This record gives sequence, C-alpha cells and structure tokens, in this order.
Amino acid sequence: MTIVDSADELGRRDRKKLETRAALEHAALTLVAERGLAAVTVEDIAEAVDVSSRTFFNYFPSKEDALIGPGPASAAELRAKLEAVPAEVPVLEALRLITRSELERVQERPEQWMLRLRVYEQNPSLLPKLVSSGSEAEQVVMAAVARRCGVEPGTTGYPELATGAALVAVRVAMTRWSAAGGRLALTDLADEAFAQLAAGLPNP
Amino acid sequence: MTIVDSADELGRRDRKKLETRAALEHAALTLVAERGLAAVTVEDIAEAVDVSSRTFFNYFPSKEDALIGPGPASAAELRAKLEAVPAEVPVLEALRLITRSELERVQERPEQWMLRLRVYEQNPSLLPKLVSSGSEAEQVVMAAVARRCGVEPGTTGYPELATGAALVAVRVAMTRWSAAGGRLALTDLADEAFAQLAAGLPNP
DNA sequence: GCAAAAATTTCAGGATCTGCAATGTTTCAG
DNA sequence: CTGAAACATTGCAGATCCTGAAATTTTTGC
Repeated sequence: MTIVDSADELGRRDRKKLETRAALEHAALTLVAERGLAAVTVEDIAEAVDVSSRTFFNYFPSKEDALIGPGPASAAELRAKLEAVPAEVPVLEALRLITRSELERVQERPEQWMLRLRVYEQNPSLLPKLVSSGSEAEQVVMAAVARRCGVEPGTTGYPELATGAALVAVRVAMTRWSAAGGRLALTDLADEAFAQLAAGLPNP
Repeated sequence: MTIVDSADELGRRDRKKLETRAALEHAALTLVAERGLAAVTVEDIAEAVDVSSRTFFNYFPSKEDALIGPGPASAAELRAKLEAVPAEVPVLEALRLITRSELERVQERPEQWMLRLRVYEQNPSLLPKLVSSGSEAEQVVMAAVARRCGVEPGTTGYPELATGAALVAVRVAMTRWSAAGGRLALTDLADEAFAQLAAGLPNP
C-alpha cells in the first residue's frame, strides 16, 4: 500500500461519477449525431443512460454542455505553462507551444473527438462554443500574454488579438483534422496555421 | 410624385414595424444594462413596449437576438463588395476594406452601440455572438475568399483562417472602441488591428 | 366603406433549467 | 460490524423560453 495513491485510484463513489458523466457525454454525442441537436431532448439522453433528467442537470448545466467536451485542462495550468516559456520566445510561438499539448490530448481520443467535431459541423449553433471566446481560459491566457508583453490589458489590443488569432488557428486545425478523417496529424495542421499567422497571412 | 420612392418612404404599416422592432431592441438593451441578462424576462421587455410576449417572438427568435443588433448588411452584399475589390489587393487588405464600411455604420450610432457593447462586456455569454462564427455571413465571406485565392474551401484552411482572423480584428477593435468611450475612431482601431495581423503579430 | 392582407393576440403545450425536500448509497470512524 | 455523516440521485413544483394554430384587430388598396 503506497502512501501516494495513483491519480486514478478513486473510491467507488467517484469512479461511478466519472462513469456516469462519460456515459452521458457519449449518449448525448451519439444521439445528436444520429438525429440532430433539436431532435434530442435531455430526457432522451438521461433515459439512454438510465438516470433521471434531474441527474443530467447535476452533471451539465445545459444540453449543449454535454457535447462540448473537456475544455482546456485548467486556467491555472494554462497560465503556468505560458509563464514557463522563456521570455525571448515570441508570443505567437509561445501560444503555439501551449496549445500543442492541448491538441495532443485531443489527438489521443480520435474517435471521440471526430464524432464531436462532426456534431459541431452538423449543428453550427454549437460552433461558437468550440473554442469559446470569453471563456475563463481565454481571459487567463490573454492576461498572461499582456504580462509577457509588458502591456496593460485593454490598451493596445495586442493580447486580445494574439489570443483570439491563436484560438482561430486551433479551431481551423481541428476542423481540417476532422475533414481529413484524422489522416493528417492535428499538431501539424496547427503548426501550419500558426505559421501562416506568423507570416502575416500572405496570399497563398 | 416621383416614380422611384426614396428608400425610407414606407407605408404606415412598415413604419410601425420598424418602430416596434427598434423599441423592443431599445427596451431589451436598457433593461439588460440595468439588471443583467438573467434578471430580464421576455415578458419584461414586451411589457415595456406594451406588446404581448408572443409578439416579441414574432420579431426575434430569442431573447439574445434582440440584443445582438443588425449584423452585416446582407450576405449577398458582403460577397459583392468583396468581389468588387481588385484581385491584386491582398486578401487581408480586401477583408479590411469590406469590414470598414460595416464599422462605419456602427460608428454612426455611437450611443446605441456603446450601450450594446457594455451589455456584451457584462454578459460574457453573449460574446461569442458579437461576431458570430458559423454565421451565414462568415460562411459567405469565407467562400468568397477561397474563390479569390483559387483554393478549394476546406483543403488549405487559409480562407477559414483569414476570415476568422479578420473577425477577431473587428471584435478587438469594437471592444477597444467601447473601452475608450468612443474617443478613438473605430475605423482607426480596426486598421491598427489589421496592420498587426498583416505584420504577423510581432511582439510589441 | 369594404374586402383582402398582414400584424397582434390569446391559448395550449413542449422543453429547458432551478430550488428543495426526500430517499438512497458510500464512506469512515469507532 | 455498525451507526452517523457525507454525498448522489430522484421526484416534484415552478419559472422561463419558444412554437404552432386559431381568433381578433389593424392597415391597405380599391
């Protein structure tokens, strides 16, 4: 019996919680992929997992949130990662580096994410949430970028612009990855997008 | 009696419709600015204008839509404008030009738009809709960019990236404009953002 | 005026989402 | 093993959102 338990050694309770959450996510994704967002009710999803619809709302604040998937690890983690990049590295390159690890996590679950991305394509009302602007994560990254540049946030617009552009690059990479059926490496696609940004988006 | 009526010569009916729509927009904006999005119901808005709540939904598909304001003129118009720009002009510059006229329209109604932008700041859940990705307008512009570059849409990601980056530039410009209380010209702020994009977002 | 067209209203109803209280489970200390 | 505390699930009531359809009122063109 080790003193420090491995991270995924959880009690029965938390294990069941994770199971239920995953089951709800999965049911939501497959049902919406089959029938479309509007034709799936929360009750349908809950029934597929055999829990009450009230329980669904204990896990997700809205139907859409069950489709969004895990966002970035945590705002604090993102911030730490960004601050770990040496100051000489240009901002855009730093942003590329910290998104890379997020995208690697996406790439590890191809089926799940391709399904998710297909759902997004077919239900464009979800698209704004794919990399949701205004999210806490974006705010934190933006603030860190501002600090890195020695700019007051909200004065030059540079941090907002760089962060926003990076999110667009991520979104484009994911969409292309989905369209290519996973035959291209997601990280390569992201690198390409970042390179185009760094080059000033010259005509191709 | 001229043969061609001026554009805003409308019958009483259409005039009233515009009035009602404007009144609903205004009521929605002021109420939400005062109390916050969650604390304002559709019934509140309808009551403030003295119409039934069902009528509200005849004008707007959702509560949020009453706050969003007039999007781009029309998708077809955007497309035409973009195609009117000579082919030698770089894509990003072309995008700057067509967004400029949209922003000029915003600048003409400063109070209304500053109010709107304040509401957006205070209710971040609306932010993704400020320049809504996935909207018809974005799709059309993206397709036009693809044509202009002679690229198949969805293969290189360039049109998506350029269009998305342009929208970020617009969003940043509007946010800064709002933060500056309108003391700076919105079009100048947008020009600045586009210049940073074209320069490849170098560290400031 | 009068009849057609259009806008508004009323009504019924499905769906989303939130508190709250009751009822099970899981955990942990003794 | 056992009881109590902690936590998860559930049912229920209710507010709000949004839609379709039919009834009613207003506007328009003649």
